[in-house]
Amino acid sequence: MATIRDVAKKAGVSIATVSRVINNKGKIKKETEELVQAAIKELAYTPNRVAQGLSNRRSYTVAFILPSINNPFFPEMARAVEDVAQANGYQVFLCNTDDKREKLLGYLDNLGTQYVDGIILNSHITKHEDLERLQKNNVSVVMMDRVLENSGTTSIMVKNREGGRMATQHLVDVGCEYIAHIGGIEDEYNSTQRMWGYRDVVGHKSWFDSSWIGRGDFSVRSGYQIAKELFTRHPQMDGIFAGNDLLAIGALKAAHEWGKQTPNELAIVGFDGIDMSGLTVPPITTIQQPIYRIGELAMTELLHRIENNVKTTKHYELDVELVIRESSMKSNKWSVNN
Amino acid sequence: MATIRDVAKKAGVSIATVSRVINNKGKIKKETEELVQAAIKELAYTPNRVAQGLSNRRSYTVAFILPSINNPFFPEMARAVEDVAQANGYQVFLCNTDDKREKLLGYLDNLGTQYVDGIILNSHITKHEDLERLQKNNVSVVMMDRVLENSGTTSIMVKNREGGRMATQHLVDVGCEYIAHIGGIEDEYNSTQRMWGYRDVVGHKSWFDSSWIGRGDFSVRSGYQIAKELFTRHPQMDGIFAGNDLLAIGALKAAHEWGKQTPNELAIVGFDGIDMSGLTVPPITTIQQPIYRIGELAMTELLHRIENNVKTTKHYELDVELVIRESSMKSNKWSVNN
DNA sequence: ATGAAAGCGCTAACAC
DNA sequence: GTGTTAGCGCTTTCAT
Repeated sequence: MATIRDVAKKAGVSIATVSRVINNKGKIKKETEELVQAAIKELAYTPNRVAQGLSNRRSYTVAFILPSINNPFFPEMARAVEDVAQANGYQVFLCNTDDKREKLLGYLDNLGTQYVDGIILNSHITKHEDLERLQKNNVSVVMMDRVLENSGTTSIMVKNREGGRMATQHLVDVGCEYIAHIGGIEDEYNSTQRMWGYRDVVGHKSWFDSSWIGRGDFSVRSGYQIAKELFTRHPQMDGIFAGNDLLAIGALKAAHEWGKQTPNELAIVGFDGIDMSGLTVPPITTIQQPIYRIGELAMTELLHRIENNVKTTKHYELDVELVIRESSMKSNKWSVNN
Repeated sequence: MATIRDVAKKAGVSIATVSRVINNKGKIKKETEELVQAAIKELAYTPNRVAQGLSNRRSYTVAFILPSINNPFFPEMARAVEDVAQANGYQVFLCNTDDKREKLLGYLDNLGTQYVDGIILNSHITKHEDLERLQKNNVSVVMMDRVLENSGTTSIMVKNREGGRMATQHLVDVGCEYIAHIGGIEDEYNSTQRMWGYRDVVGHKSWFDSSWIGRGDFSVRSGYQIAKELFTRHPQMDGIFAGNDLLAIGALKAAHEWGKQTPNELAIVGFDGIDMSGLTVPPITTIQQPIYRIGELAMTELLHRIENNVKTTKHYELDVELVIRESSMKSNKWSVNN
């Protein structure tokens, strides 16, 4: 591999000059520039990123830390993050934590000493101390799972509670009487907010008590299992608001096996709006998050923070939207088009 | 951030000594070692990866290049790759190419100058010249999409053609007469092999001609669309072998809309065995690839090549397995257990 | 406008 | 056993 020295020698200039033309810095005579460019081309020279990193203390690399790679929601978002990153000359490390603190710390440790320029953090197990550590290492952070005050980070969220309300209200509107909720992990903010949205709508009903709420781990399997438990516990149940689409898909499957017809006997609404939600049989009504937009915004904000050394924090709360599909179209025949 | 110099000063030793204890190299007196360890702990010192990389010409980082992050098949495999990597102190760059050569080249360029130690390459658009370039940069490669002779790389594949045969034969066995095929991208090896497996079984039938074969891009949407075309073209069709599970899911949806009952009027078989294949309504019969095993093997092989500087090449061809589910259980009532 | 040289944080001879 | 020192490939003062 050619080095900057080889280029300098071939062009008959100093390495400083080569560095200047590479980085477009300082003034250089047009002729020398051409000389250098020719040498670069001839040697197929590419600057060594590692050496640049060591010198610059930055790497043009950011990390996207996500809790699960098996929920399509994150890959869909990652695509947006990557698009923006790539358009700006950055690379993205995808780091999957599986919601395990040890994995998270492993990444954070490495990232900190790798001159990663920034991190998009989607991990509810992050602690204040972790953020402080990152700050010391001068890595910018954008959070996606919640707002951490005084963390010096920007955050991007959606209106989870409102979404939960919309979903549940929709079930009421289509005629459901007994509506259960399948939620995500206990101590996770988004998940909890969605549950509160649900409670906002049905919490005061006479039939309601906490046994109408099940909690899983945002997976299809989990949705399937909890739905089955709910069937047993509440045979009169005729609607389910699931905390995400995977849970909803699981519930759909459980209903099918249980012999409950969706939507007429059991209407189902999910949350997220992953591609798959519109592709199941029947397609699932869901609260659509602006998935691409979130990723795009996060990366844009991160770049902004990195390149302008911004320290002030912003907190976005994006809108969600009810997308009505077959899984909640009770006693009607609709044509599906999706 | 503390550097090796700070540690040396605090411990009252030279930086060489510190380096030795960090890397467990050479002999050191027990007491000095303890001194150094204490200093390290006190300063919360972590070696700077970039500097190590520059010095060692390696980074303990590997890249997993994949053609699509939206097909769960790859995330499922990535999980295995990560597991093995992490267990061995390596990090994994996930690089999504979307099957676009420009993206691939972008990654390859950077990776080459970043002292990435190895690459797991799943990208049928790779050319010989790309591999040669990597070899020059001394990065080990394991390929997953095909065998490239004289590339100096190891490859891991599954028995695609046999799988295609198994799937199609199964459809014949359950009583299908007119079986169509929805394949993946035209010039992709795996995809083409699966198609040949299909042709091995039905190619000689009197009704068969190439109009029974549709080709898409391995997505649900594509499966949906092609299935619809096939319905129009061949109303008598009673079985579909889809080149992957996403295509099968799309076909399932199309069948539902078209009013064809699965499996009795139209049996469907997929390929891959992603989680989702068992979670649809009805669950989909598929040719199960050893997904985790593939990722695990690829990473293990890669590490082997990296750490022992192996140049010899191996070519694995792993077995696949027919997993029978509801989507092909014609005129029977089965209990579903997934 | 260009070059010499120091330094980024670490490893690995080579000396003692 | 431990320290000194020369790189790894680049950027960036500071001279000229």
